[in-house]
Amino acid sequence: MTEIKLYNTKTRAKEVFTPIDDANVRMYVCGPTVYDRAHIGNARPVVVFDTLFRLLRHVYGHYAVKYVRNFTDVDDKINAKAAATGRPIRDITDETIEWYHDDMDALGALRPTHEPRATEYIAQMIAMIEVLVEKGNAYVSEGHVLFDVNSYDAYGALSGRSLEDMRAGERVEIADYKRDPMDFVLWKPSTDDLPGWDSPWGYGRPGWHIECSAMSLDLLGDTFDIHGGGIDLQFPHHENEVAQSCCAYPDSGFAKVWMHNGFLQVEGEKMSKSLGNFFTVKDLLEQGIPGEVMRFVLLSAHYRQPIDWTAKKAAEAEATLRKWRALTDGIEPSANAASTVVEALADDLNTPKAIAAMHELAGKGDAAGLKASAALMGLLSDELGGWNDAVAVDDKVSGMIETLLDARISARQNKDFARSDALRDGLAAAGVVVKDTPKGAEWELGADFDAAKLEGLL
RNA sequence: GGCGAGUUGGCGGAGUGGUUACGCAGCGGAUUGCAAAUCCGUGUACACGAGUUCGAUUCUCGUACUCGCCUCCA
Repeated sequence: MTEIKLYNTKTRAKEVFTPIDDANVRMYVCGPTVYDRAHIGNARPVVVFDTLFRLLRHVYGHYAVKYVRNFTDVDDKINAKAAATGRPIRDITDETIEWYHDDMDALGALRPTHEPRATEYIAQMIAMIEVLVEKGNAYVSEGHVLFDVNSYDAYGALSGRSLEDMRAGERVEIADYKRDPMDFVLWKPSTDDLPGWDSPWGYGRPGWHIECSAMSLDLLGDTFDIHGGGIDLQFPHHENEVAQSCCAYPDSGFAKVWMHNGFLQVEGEKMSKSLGNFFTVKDLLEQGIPGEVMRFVLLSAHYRQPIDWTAKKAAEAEATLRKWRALTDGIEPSANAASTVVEALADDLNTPKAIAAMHELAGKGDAAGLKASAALMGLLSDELGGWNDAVAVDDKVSGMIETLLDARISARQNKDFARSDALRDGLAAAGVVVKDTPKGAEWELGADFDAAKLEGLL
């Protein structure tokens, strides 16, 4: 069996991955807050952990891996959007989830085994908060339930910071109802115009962190193998999840391996709406950048490194995929992915190295091996294809092109090279790609084909 | 202010205590009437300074710069 190594944020080391149960490998990844279209940065963890999901299924078996990714559908940003638009919250979250599915499908991401919505786990959250209150890890204050960070000795271990360090910072918000400025909210009161549920502490709604603890417990148990998300979630979100889960279930250990992907930038700058470099996946699809190209770019850097989204990378990725698709078109994939590709992925998901290995397969002309290996990375599939297909042609157009090519052959035979070059340039200008092969000229239509430009060439 | 990550050839991007990453671009060649496409060949780069070592891009320390988190954020 392939030995997988993963970098564990918790231990700050690359470790051999040993599942708790080979027949039930469990992974939880923090999903989106559903209030708006997913941007290209949101797509990174989706693609990264999708690739890990594929690798785990490859190694442990298709049905031996359980992957949970949540939807946060109770959140102040959603409330704000509802208030601004007058739309019911559920409309907004349902619609956003649909968008998310569409966009992530376009990136070739498999649907997780479970995609729980926070609002469907309120009872489990309340139950966990009650346990924390009973155990003395949480306290009620002015209608809020707060987690007492001083009740958990290991608080800060995941993110490598101590309470003293954090208090030393100047940006800690102090609230009157907190015993310690670092205490965080498990439950907060709601007014009538906000979503809320009855609870032992009155009408209210959950804090942000408790949902992941409650849903992972319900779907994966009190201990599971891998917990993933963006590096920005390491603190405070994941630190707080650990505190909640480990205090509620002290012997569980919660997630064994913590994985965090690096941030994405755009053309060297932080992506932000004010800079005008804010792209949703949908925006890029509409610009004609295929989802497969986005996926390739996202996998072209190691997941823990920062990555810069650039138009140049997208163009290079598209050229590579075009070449590989032409090579593997109609080819039956070999039974197994190449060992070089599997080994690269097994080494802490080294996708750039895996891509290099695929380049070598392509260089050797091993189309079947390339196709099988690409499948492991979610690339070169039929579902993601189509974007590279030549433009469909009608008989009239193809007849015209054939006539022009015949005229070019005649001109060349007569050594009228000015004429033959003019015909060639004219075809190129019209978007017809002509390739001279030993068997004669082949042609196909480029994306910029314009039939009108063929007129008058004869 | 606190904590952490990074700095590799023209660009992107892996990796390693002493040997080729890989891709793109470039250059040379084959092919071509000339091109395009294709094929072959070609690249000693690892921020700076000091240290450890027989030997460091690879380990240690320091400096500079970049970035992230500490507040909603993927």
